[in-house]
Amino acid sequence: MQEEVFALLGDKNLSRTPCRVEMLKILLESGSALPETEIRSKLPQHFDRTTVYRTLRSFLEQDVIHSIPLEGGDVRYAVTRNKERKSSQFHAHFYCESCSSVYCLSRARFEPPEMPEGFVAAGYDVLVNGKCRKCN
Amino acid sequence: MQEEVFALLGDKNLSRTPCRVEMLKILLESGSALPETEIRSKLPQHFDRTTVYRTLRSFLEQDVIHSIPLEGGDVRYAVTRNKERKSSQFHAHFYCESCSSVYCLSRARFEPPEMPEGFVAAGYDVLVNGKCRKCN
DNA sequence: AAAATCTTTGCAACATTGTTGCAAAATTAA
DNA sequence: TTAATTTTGCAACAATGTTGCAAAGATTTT
Repeated sequence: MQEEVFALLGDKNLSRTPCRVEMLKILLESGSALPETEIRSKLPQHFDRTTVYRTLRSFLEQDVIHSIPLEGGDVRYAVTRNKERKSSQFHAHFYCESCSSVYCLSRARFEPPEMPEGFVAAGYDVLVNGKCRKCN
Repeated sequence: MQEEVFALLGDKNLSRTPCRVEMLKILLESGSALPETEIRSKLPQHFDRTTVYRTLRSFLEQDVIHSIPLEGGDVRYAVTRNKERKSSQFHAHFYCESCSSVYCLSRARFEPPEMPEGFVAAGYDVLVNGKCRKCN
C-alpha cells in the first residue's frame, strides 16, 4: 500500500507530503469514489479544507485521480487506474441508487453511439445507475 | 411556440406564470442546454435568481426539463423531448470541447456495457465530448 | 551550520450554485 | 369583495471550490 502510494506520487513528480500520502491511501483503500468531505473526515490528522482541495487539484492535474460529477452537484473522486487514463477515450462509472456509492467500471467495453451529421466524438463518459453488489 | 409552451405546461398541470412561460420559450428556442445564468440573462423582464431556480425545480420535478451535470460543477438545463423521458433508460448528451455547448442526442442508440457480477443496471447517461457541428 | 529559497499548510475572505423562511404582490376561488 | 392560494423578491444561509497572504516546514546554496 505504502509502496503503491509512493510509486504513484513518484511517477508524477509529486513530493511525499503528509496530506498527499494519507489522501492517496484513503482513495486507494476505498473500493468506491469518495466526496471531499468523506476523504477529509477519514484523514488521521486534521487538515484544512483548503489543503484537501489543493491536494485534490494536484492529483487531478497529474491524472492521479479523476472527478465524477453527479446529479445534484455531488462530486466524487477516485484513483485513476491505468485502464482508464485520460488518454483512453472511454470511462464508465456506476451509481447505486440505493446506497449512493459510486464505482469505477474500468473494464467495461462499450459501443459508441452514432453521432449526428457534423458532430465528431473524441471521448465518452458513461454513468450507469442501478443497484450495486451490496444492495442486490 | 406559444402553443407548444402552453401544451407542455398544461400536460403537467403547471399554471402559466410569466416566469414559467418565458423560461420555457427560451429553453425551447435554444438548440442547446443552458446554464441558469444564461436562462436568466435571456429573460425579457428581470426575475430574481430564486424565482428562476424555483421554476427550474418545478420543471425538473415534472420532467419538463432535465439537468446535465458537467465536469467542474457546471450544470446545464434542457427541455426533455418525448424520446428521452425519465421512463426511458438511456440519455446521451454532447459536450463541445471547443465552444462548451451541450446538446441532447435524443435519437442516439447504444449498446449497454457489460456489468460486473452483482451489479444491476437500470439506466445509462452518456456524455460524449468532441467537436460540434459549428466547430468542425 | 546558517542563510536563502521553495513548498506546504492554515486562515480569512470570497465566488458560485442552490435552498429556505418570510412577507408582499398577484391570481384564483368562494 | 373577501378569502385562500400561488408566485415573487429579499435576505439569509449552506455547500463546494478558489485565492491571497502569512507562518511553518523542507530543500538547497554557500
